[in-house]
Amino acid sequence: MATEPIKVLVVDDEPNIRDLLTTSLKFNGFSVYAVGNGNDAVLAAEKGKPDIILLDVMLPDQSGFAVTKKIRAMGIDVPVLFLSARDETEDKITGLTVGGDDYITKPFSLDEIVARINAILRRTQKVETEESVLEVGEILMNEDAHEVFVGGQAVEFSPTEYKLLRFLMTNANRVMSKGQILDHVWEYDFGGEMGIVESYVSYLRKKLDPLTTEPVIITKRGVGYMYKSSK
Amino acid sequence: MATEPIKVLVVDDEPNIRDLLTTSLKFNGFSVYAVGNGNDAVLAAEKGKPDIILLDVMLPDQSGFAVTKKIRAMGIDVPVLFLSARDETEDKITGLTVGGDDYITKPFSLDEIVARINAILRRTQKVETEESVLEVGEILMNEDAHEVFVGGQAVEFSPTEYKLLRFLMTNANRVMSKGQILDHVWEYDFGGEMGIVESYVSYLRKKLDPLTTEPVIITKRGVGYMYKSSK
DNA sequence: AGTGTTTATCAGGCATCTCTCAGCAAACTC
DNA sequence: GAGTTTGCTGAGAGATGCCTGATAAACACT
Repeated sequence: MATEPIKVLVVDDEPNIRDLLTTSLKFNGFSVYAVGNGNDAVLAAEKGKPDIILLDVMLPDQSGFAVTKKIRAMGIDVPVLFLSARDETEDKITGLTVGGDDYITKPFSLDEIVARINAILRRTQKVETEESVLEVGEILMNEDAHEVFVGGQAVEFSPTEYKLLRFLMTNANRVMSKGQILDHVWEYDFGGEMGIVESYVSYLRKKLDPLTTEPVIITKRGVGYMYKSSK
Repeated sequence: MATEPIKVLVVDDEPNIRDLLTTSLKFNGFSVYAVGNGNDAVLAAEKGKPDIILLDVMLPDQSGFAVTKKIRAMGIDVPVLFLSARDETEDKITGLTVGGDDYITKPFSLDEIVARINAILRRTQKVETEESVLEVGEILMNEDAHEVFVGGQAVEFSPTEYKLLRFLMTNANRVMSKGQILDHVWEYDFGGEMGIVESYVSYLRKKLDPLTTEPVIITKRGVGYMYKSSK
């Protein structure tokens, strides 16, 4: 586990987004370097040899596509995860998911970013050890197929339910506060109340509890929730 | 599996096309070298000993046919997949596609390029291991004959339906987003909406579902589609 | 030129999902 | 044990995503 950390280059002109991504990715064990424009991105890609680039398609000096071309032209064959606003996406996505590349729309959730980065690294063989299957306790989650098995039984989940479950599973046996959950599972511009977390935990329990020998999501009153597995 | 990678020489004067092909082919496991004109192509063919050449017929300095002749004159017997604009007369090309050669019109789809390369390599014996038959679950696809059998029953598909089915089958048990599908199955300059994917999935299901014991194309709401086979 | 096929768009309908709220239950405080 | 806080969950409104039939244009093959 103490191998070289994965290097991520973050490129976005909005300082808020940059900080958000930097903090979150560092916390997830990545080594992060962030810049705010295309020129710096090209330079950083050349010098820093990142394993993956998080690249906003709308930059002040040039488009993310231009940046990608310049980087590739230098013979640097690094996968790119594009970030784009929801409305500019639909028509311009053509060609973006070629090779190891992928794209994600703003506003995104931090958990989703991490999941997608891992998916890309898995596909591009940068990481051999990573498995697309996440198994904790009685629950098995196949990320590629977006399928979940609880005690061997396939269970369907809505996108948000799925993300919440994945977040709790990846942080198994650790209490996560509702605030943390909201910050990681919901899109970063979510303006609602924390009650939504309670609702979704309830949805999860309704589907999970009938199939597990003991409750998997524990409430730590006044603190948060925890996915529990006796290992 | 750890055999020598297939070497592909890409020759096209448009940098966009070059990048697109390079990225896509590399991701599909090929070793790629790309040049932008006929002279460099001849040199690269001599030094690089490619297993196959992707050759644009309209190059700035000389025609793709001239390039082919020079290469063959040097005793290098490499198959060529010609790329030509749709309006360039097809009969001219047809006469020149000797041996294992083939041609494909621009704009092409990336999935089609890979399929054609594999078909040529199969025919020219460069690769013995490759099979022309793709069988996943209850569906069997014979690439050479362009035939599909669903539960032993022959079914006809339109070109786009066929390509979509092949793409889903080659990525069985993995959810593919509509964006990914569009990027790989449709021509690279397709400017339409993702709704077209929904339509074609609907067409496929109408033909497949009556002949399979259970639905083969699964919708993962908010994520994409998946060809499912219980293995 | 004529016919049938294929591609692509669109809109209506439908199912699901998201989020909020309110009443109830459980747990903690004193 | 009474009061207070915190969490649980059913109900429901509105939004979203997906499916499919209708349709028109492009194309292919006589």
